[in-house]
Amino acid sequence: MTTIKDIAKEANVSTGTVDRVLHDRGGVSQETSDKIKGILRKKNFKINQIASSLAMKKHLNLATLIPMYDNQNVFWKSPASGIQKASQEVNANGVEITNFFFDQFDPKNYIDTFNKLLDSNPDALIMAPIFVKETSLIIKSLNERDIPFIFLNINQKGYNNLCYIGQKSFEGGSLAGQLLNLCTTQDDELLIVQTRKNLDDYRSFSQRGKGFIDYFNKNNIKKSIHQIQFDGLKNESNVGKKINSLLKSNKKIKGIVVPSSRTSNIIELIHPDIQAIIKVVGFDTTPKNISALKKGQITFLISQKSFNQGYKSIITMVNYLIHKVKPDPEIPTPLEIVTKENVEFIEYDMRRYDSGL
Amino acid sequence: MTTIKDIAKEANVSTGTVDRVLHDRGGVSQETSDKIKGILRKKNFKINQIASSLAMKKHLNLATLIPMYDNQNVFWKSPASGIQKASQEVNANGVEITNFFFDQFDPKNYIDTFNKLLDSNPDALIMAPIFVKETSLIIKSLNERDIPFIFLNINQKGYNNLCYIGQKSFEGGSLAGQLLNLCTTQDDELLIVQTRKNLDDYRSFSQRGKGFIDYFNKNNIKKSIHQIQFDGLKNESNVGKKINSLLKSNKKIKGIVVPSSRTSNIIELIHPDIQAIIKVVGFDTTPKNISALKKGQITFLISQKSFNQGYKSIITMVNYLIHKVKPDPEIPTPLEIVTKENVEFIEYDMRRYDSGL
DNA sequence: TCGCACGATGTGTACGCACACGAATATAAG
DNA sequence: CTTATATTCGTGTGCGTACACATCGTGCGA
Repeated sequence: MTTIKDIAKEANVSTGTVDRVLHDRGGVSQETSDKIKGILRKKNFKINQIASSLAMKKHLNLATLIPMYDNQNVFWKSPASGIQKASQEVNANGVEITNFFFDQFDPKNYIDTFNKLLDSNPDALIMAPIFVKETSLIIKSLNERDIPFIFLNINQKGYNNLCYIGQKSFEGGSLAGQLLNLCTTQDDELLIVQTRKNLDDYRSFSQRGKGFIDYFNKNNIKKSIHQIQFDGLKNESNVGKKINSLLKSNKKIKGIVVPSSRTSNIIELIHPDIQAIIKVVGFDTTPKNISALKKGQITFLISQKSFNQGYKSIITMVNYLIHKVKPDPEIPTPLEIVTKENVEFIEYDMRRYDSGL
Repeated sequence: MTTIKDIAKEANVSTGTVDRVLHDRGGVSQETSDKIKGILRKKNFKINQIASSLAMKKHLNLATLIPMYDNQNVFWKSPASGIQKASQEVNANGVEITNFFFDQFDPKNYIDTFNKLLDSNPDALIMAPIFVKETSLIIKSLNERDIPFIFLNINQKGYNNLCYIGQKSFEGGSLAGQLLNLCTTQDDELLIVQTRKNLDDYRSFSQRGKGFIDYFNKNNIKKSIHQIQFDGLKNESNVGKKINSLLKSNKKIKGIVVPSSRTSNIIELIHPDIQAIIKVVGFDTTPKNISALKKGQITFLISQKSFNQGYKSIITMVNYLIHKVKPDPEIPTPLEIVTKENVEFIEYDMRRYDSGL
């Protein structure tokens, strides 16, 4: 392995000079610089990241701003775990991460939490920009302070975020379309169940619905696609009544897609007789969804690997801050298809990422 | 962040003594040891992996023994790339990796290559134990020299391999069963196409076939499942004739599974009219398979993420040798379902690696 | 012509943290 | 008091980073 010392010796300069060239820190004559660069190439020199990390010992202070999770809304637990894992790994690099959780149904709390976060003087921020107007204020604040930020799981256009890490919701919807189309027959009809009303257009719920319909359009497949929308699932018995009556009056509906992570909540309300003959595609591998999948109530789950999203967001930011690696502006996470038969093997990936050697 | 120095100061000992305690290297009195351990716990001390790696700078020499790949047999390119990637990452740890490729159809070459490998005095080995008898000889050799080894992609029981990293072939077959069952109707019949004869029972081809059939048994689904077997695909026109005549005389066959990575080779031989009405499940995301998937010739591909297998094998071994982390005896890689609609988003990491380097 | 200032360029080295080995010290045994 | 044994100390090592300092050459004023 070639070290900086080797390079320095061959170029008849000191290691300090080589270091300047490596990091473009200036103060080196063109001639010397060229000579060193040549030797670097010739010897195929690569910075030893281990030694580099040790030497830098940057004290970085990252903050995250994502929704809090509870038993009712468990989705965000998964990215939070990914963040947690990454956090442990980069800890040795002198990177500290503080999580700030907000109420995903309360814009004011979003702002308040952000202000608390600002007080901690973070060097960078990983955030889920849930509310449109409030996000605009937040970004303004960030830009004034020159704090770089990454959008996680939810994207909003028009900002100077370092990158977006998350799913392609529209494409996820198309995938759901393909799957339901494959496991139903030509004459069968389909149903989209939205669990929220007043969907902001940019939200995944909305995009998935559009992508779903688009699948049939782009492939010239004639399909009757019904839609039903609820304003949350607080009133379960009411929701159940409506769905069941719809399904009873439309016997040709043989496939349902729920473009949110609340898939199992919906399915459980459906009459068992109908459950038995209907194919269901849902999103996200929450524990309840997985349990429904295993019971056969859900046919396919499409996972966005939100654990990985959280994990990657940290790694990407650290790479940017420490190693100046500019990420792609969009880092899509895979659309992972999960069924009863492969569900046992998917979780494994959570343990995967490199052990921080 | 607490360092060894902090601990040492508080315990009134030198850092060397703390280090001994940390690594159970002995030579420390019970009393001192207890005191230090107490402080370690109290301060929640964690070894700084960065500094640790730098200090150790073990010079490890890993070897790999896997089949060579070419245009005809491209499968092993993927694990090799994973190994390559991991190789670069651990390079900074002073770990050197040498690859030894053998002819997967020639047992003698397997042994010869292994002997060459032995001459390089490796500290550990990652291998694909393709041939039964020859593997037994190889393992004997390894054990005499106390060289730890990992089985990659192919498992053989009864050896003291550190672990097995690879797919669950049987379960992969079951998954194929589920998918074909979902996208065909009750009366449709199915076909298994084996591309090799004389299958060793432990090989993935064979296990997948069994798992496929088992899916229908365990779920009490009555299905006519046909099987056809070829001795390699050298004589393509002959293979094509046989398949087409089989499909023409059995019009009820609406689904085909090819339990090997040669899926696209088979499908291309099938008459276009039949292709159009038949669902196909295949294995492995080779470039040709992916291209067939995009053209609609293949409905589902089941990937074993062989890139990750290769990658993991190295990381696992290095963790074992340097950090003494004993891996699980079986590390299954996910059964990833790939369709036309999500193929763009799979293995983001790998594509990046392939193109970026 | 001398002296000095200053920018440009380059040197030398302390530092980050854990590791491990030779040397020193303490303690016990003979 | 010597030898042996058990503990513990002190420090060089791994490699890159970055800052304080040294060196050189040029230009300018007197």
